[in-house]
Amino acid sequence: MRADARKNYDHLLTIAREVFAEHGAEAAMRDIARRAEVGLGTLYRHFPTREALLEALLRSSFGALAERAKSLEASMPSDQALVSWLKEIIAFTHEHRGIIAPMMGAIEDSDSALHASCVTLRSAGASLLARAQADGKARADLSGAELFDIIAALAWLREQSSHASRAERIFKVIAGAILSH
Amino acid sequence: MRADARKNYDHLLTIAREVFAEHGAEAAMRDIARRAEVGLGTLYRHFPTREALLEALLRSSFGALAERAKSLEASMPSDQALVSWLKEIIAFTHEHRGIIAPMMGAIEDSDSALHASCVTLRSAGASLLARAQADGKARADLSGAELFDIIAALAWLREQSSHASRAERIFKVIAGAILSH
DNA sequence: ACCTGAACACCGTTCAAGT
DNA sequence: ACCTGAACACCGTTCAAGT
Repeated sequence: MRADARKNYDHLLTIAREVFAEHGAEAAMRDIARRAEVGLGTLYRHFPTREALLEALLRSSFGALAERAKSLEASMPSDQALVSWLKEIIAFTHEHRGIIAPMMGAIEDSDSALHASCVTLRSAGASLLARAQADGKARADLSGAELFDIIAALAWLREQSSHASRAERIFKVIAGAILSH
Repeated sequence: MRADARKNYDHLLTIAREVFAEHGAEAAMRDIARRAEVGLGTLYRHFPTREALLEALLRSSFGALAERAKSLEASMPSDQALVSWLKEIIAFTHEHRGIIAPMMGAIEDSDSALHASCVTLRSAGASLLARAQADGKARADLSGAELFDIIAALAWLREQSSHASRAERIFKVIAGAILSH
């Protein structure tokens, strides 16, 4: 990549992070280009879709969350590890308002730039779930795909401001439904 | 209301129903006016917000769902009544793609045209829940507001096409978390 | 009293013209 | 090779001008 292009690329990522933090993942692409003081075409040249931009921005975070699953798996009872990881995923999506909808769209669309990251996360969750199931601590009749659905539903709910005061309670109720009893 | 206004009002509702059915509740207001062959200002005069239009369209359905709760309550064991009603609510929101997000926004915004309908639904659910709780068939530590959150989460999930194949399973898992065991 | 549609301030996306 | 921003086809919402 040419030096000026590299500079634009990096600067766009920095500004996009700010704008997404302020307005959520549906923020106007135009606004990002404007605030980066770059032509709109430059933004689209580097990131042909909104999802490509989100992916470039969050790739390392998705990787870290997957690694985190392994580390929790190694340092905690399987049920605690699963629940802790679920908490961290929900906290992450909450910090990145608007990210769960494109993720849910990407999980079964291999053309999406977010596809690989979503599959990685689903696998990380499935692995934690499988270990808890092997220990008899999570209900046996749940798949990784179903766990991902539940995560997505909780993540979306967490984005709704009218739900804020009940977030912890609902998390406990739903997490309880995943564990065996 | 003047006769020509009445005619426009009714015609707009008919067309809006079609357009929302085709494109979901976020369909373009312009598109509705266009297809109704009415000026855009006429649409906004009758329905100053999208929510006012949705409310006029769905008011009777919301009322019917609330009535349905009472009728199920009278004709079934309390746990079955609760679960059946939940199923009907999810089916309804599924038929009206995009409706759950404005509903979730309206439930704590008394200025929203959808507010009253949402509160009515929440009350209907709370009543079913309370009866099941009194019978020891639903977990006692759940409020009507929490039930509404869970309904909203399930409804949103049901809108995601990647989730379609698992909808029944997830419903059972979550409904199971509401009942006692 | 009611209707119309231009006007305004936005979008996402593309692409000819420039450096 | 890369950048720019006008151009196109859209939005939601308002409001002056008409009937």
